[in-house]
Amino acid sequence: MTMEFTQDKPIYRQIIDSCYARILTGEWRPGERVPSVRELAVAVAVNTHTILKAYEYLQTHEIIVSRRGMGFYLTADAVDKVNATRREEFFNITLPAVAAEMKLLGISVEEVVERMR
Amino acid sequence: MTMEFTQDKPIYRQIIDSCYARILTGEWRPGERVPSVRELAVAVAVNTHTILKAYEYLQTHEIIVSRRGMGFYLTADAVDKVNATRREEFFNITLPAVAAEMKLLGISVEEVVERMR
Amino acid sequence: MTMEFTQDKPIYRQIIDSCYARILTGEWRPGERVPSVRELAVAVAVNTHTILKAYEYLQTHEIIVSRRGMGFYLTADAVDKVNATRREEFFNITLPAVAAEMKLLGISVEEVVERMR
Amino acid sequence: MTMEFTQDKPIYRQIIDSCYARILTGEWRPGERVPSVRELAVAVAVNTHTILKAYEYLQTHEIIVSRRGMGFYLTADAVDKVNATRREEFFNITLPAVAAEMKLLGISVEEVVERMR
DNA sequence: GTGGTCTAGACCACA
DNA sequence: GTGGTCTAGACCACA
Repeated sequence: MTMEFTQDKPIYRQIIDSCYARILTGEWRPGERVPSVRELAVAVAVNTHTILKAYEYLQTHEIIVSRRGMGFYLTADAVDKVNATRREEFFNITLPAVAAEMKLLGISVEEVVERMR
Repeated sequence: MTMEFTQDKPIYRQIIDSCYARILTGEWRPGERVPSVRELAVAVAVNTHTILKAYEYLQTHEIIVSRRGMGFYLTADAVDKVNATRREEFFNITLPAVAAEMKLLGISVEEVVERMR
Repeated sequence: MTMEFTQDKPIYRQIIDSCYARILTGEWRPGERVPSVRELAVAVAVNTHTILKAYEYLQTHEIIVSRRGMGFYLTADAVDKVNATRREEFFNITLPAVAAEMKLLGISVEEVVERMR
Repeated sequence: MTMEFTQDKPIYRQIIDSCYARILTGEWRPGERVPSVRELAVAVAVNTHTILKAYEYLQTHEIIVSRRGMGFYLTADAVDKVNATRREEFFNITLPAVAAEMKLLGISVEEVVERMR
């Protein structure tokens, strides 16, 4: 599971995103245990600091909870939370930015729809 | 021409983007002189180094050229260069990322098209 | 590693050249970490910005890459890149200029060859 | 006679070089009048300041002399002077630099000689 | 610790 | 006036 990291986003953000993806695809399921910080650090070949930072973020957003001495677990409504957050971001931030770029470059909605299929 | 800067991108990057916008809208025309480093620095209220950094970026991308003691000038094919670069980025990077996000969140093309109008 | 700087070229250019030399002589090897901006700045007694400017140049020419929080690393094909670039410059720019100068001054190839030994 | 100027050398230096070339090729002959500052400025499409700077350089190096109200004239030994200066520069500065570059890049004298024919 | 951004200010050659 | 280089110093996120 070694990951490729892009230069433009911090690694810990990319790890958060990959956690989101695992949750949304059902690879990680609500209530279940997620890999420990060390396990994940070894798996993606990254410093444990970096994983910890990602997990702390997920914890404050109530996607995961830590159980003393046992590890981190997905919350019951993790999927809904992630879904809601990302949908909101998608419609409020991503989409308007894409629309603005399309306008500036003179790209029509039709052209985009065609390319997306 | 006072500019508002956001926190999420470095100022010099935002200046590059605003130069792109000026070129694409035709406010700056090929072959013509662009504001001097100092002029622009005063206009948008940032340090001259920050403007210079943006201009250096545009210069290595052959959007502008410096003429010693005279200032920076748009290259003849500045518009084409900017357009080509951004279209490429849009179709090769932005759009695939958006498509992946839509798939993950179960958002349909129809829903997006509707929202964009 | 204290460096002597000449007046006729900017310091950051001379640093780029010395990096090239280190790469070509094998002192710096592909994939390995190069001195941090601060280390090198102290070593050659110039401001960190000046080193950074040199490193940024090398980065845009894909000789080195930055790894966030870890430092700069030589790319795998750094040696080839440097060699190719400089050979090209030598044969396409330097040599024709020298030949033109020799012609203008009436200096023969034989004379030059003799002097070079 | 519009000239192409390169970015890496100041224009006034390039003008000096082109004067040298005219002298060495015999286009300008010892004792004869050279174009006035204005004439040359118009001819090569450059500010008169820039031509004046070049002429001042040539004057202090005794390549040309000004005759009050009449213009600038090549000195009697202009050709010898230019020749001597440039030969010296060639053998003491250019050639050693070329030799060093060749050594670094592993280019043999034979290869260079072959390419020069 | 690392790179990266930004400021304030000086000084230079060039046009 | 113009771009360009360099310094000193601060502050940031990231690893």
